[in-house]
Amino acid sequence: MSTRRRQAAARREATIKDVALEAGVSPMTVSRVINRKGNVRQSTIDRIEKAIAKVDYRPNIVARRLSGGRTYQLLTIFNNPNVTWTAEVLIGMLHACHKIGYHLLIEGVGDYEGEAVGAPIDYEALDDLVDPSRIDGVLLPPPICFDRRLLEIIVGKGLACVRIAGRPAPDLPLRVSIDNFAAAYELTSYLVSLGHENIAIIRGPEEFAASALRFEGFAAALRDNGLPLPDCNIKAGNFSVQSGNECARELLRLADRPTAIFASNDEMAAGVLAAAQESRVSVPEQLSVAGFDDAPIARSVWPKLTTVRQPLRTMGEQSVELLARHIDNSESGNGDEFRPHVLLDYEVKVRQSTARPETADTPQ
Amino acid sequence: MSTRRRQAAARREATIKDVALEAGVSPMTVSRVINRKGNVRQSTIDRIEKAIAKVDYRPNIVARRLSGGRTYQLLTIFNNPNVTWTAEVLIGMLHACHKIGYHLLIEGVGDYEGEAVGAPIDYEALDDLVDPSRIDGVLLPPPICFDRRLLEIIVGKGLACVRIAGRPAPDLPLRVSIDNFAAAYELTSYLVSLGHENIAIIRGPEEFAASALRFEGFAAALRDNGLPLPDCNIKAGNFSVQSGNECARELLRLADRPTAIFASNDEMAAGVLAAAQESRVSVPEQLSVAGFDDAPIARSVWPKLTTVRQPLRTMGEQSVELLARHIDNSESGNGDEFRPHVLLDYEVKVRQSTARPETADTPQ
DNA sequence: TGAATGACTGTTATCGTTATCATAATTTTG
DNA sequence: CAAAATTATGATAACGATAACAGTCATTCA
Repeated sequence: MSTRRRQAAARREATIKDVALEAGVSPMTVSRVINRKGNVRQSTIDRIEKAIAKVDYRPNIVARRLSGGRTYQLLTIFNNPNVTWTAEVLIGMLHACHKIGYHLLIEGVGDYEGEAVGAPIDYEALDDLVDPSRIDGVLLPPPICFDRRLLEIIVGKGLACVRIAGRPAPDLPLRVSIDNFAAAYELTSYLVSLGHENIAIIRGPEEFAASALRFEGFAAALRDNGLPLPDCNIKAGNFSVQSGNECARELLRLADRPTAIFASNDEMAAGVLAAAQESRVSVPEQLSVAGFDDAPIARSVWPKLTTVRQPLRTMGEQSVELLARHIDNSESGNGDEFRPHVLLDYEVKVRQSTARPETADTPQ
Repeated sequence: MSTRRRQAAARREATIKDVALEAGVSPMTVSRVINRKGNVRQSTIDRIEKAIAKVDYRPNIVARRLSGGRTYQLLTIFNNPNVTWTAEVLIGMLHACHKIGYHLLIEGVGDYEGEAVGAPIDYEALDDLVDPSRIDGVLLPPPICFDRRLLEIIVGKGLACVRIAGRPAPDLPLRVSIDNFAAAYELTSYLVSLGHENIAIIRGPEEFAASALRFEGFAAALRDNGLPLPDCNIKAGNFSVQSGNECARELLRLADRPTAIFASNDEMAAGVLAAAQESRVSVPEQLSVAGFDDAPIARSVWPKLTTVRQPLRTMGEQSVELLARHIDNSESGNGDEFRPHVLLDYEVKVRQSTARPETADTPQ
């Protein structure tokens, strides 16, 4: 009924048969032209293309899929409460999808209320979503990309999957990332080079591989420079502004107050900034603050944050292109080799939130 | 080939025939049980349900659609550079979709680079996206919901469409919004009640109906309180932090400096805050700042912003539910009446960025 | 008891596309 | 120039579900 109603409201969509009739060929020949498969005489191609334009034909994706083709739909799953971060990646995905003719389905899991990471995951629902009859592949941003159970569901259905993730996984080679360790190492080295000797870190949540990698890079840089890292200088946040704020308050209360704080993402760094302003600690004079990601918020606060630029949109784009490449490959069956891991460049962005410590006795 | 490959990798998905075979009935009877249409003996129902569970059957959405049913897919289109705003709405949509069993396709138009609103729209591409064979309806956040040409494409294809929009449109009754005029009026009245008499406004971009409505509410409140609104107190921003920052700099340079600034969204208010800090104008002592939306950024800055809370997630949820209700209705053909316009409540959130002006001679 | 009613179930055709196989038209080759 | 190879096209049968129609029962009623 609904179909009839819809057709009444609009004109009926042209089908491959209409084109065939118009061009005086069989539907199969039209199909061949559309998909550029098999041999068709040039003159016939021209005639068919003219007919396609005339009747304004577009292939019916549903029928195509039913007949064994692709859906040209990808799925991404959203469970990161840090909306800004994921949204940037998402935009990259949209770009790439648009460019190469794919469509993006998006699903959210978890409730996102509050700032808590790790809302319970409804695997029943996910099992439904990860449906080969609907999608050709899956794009997984953190932290859902670390969920073994979901990964097994995806692999079990034979679907391709790209992870935007800091660490490799044995059976899922498709991955896009930056070198979080090196980036944190470089940023920390920069702080050290300014003369800071008492640097604190606010870690990210454990669910994220990036949290550990950034911490490791930070710790390694201190170690290599012969600087201490007392336990009281290590706080655990959850990537939210609020958590950064709370951790910073504790740090600012320390007897031996750090002269610099490295927050593992920009949201937490913004929280540090707010804590400093509340406590009338001026940034960057009395306290240097560095973040990570170069999220929009890094430039929305004052002073603007020194941070590591992570090319979030590019990461989104690359994940789609990698996935599409993989699908093309396994379809055509040729084992064209390509690197399954895309490692993107980061960049340390020095802005106004970091400076030499006021009490620095030896400015390098 | 790809199908075969996929099937080799995973087990074949069960079809309605497998269920029929298992239960010893025809596929049609299974279909009836699944869709609860027509009469089936209870004992048969039980047998079929057991069979469904046993073979782990899930209806193939594609086949179902091809046979005239729904896709249970909705489309939303993303062209707002204010990512945070749209992302919040999106999360609401995801929630609701998940709840009522729909899936969400998302498409981006425009390039989002820079902060400019109004990137050129690729109607060719949109024409492809708005595909009744793929989706059951469309959800349009601002500002794309004001694009007449797109709206006509959608209507032309007989698709339902909900707009998240400040103003009604003749042929598109389905709409979710808050009363922007009243909200701005109320917020402005609050500023006036604090004793402010020289209040400036930073308007939003023209593409948004909300910009005009908020301005009108602001102006009406001043007028009703007998306060002047000189042209120099009206600046035009584009909803970005940067634009708020630039407008604020100009306002702070005025000979007769405003004691309060109403920014038409929170991003711009954050920009005002940054401008004030750069100029060593203390907020809220020397300058009150108010925003609009209660976006995450309103609580990420210091001092936290006084703003109007707009229930963004609820708006997303309601838009999906409204659309689904409409689709159900037109399918079943019964003219169940329901309100096509969902008007949601706003709330003025007073936080730390507003206070009485220092020079207020008459604190009420 | 025969016909009529209604509940229950099956058969067939269809949605729009593509895979597969078959056939016709053309070219190449020895 | 005939046979073989190649190119170009068509016919048929899926893909998985449902709509429409056609039966088969078991009741109910006159």
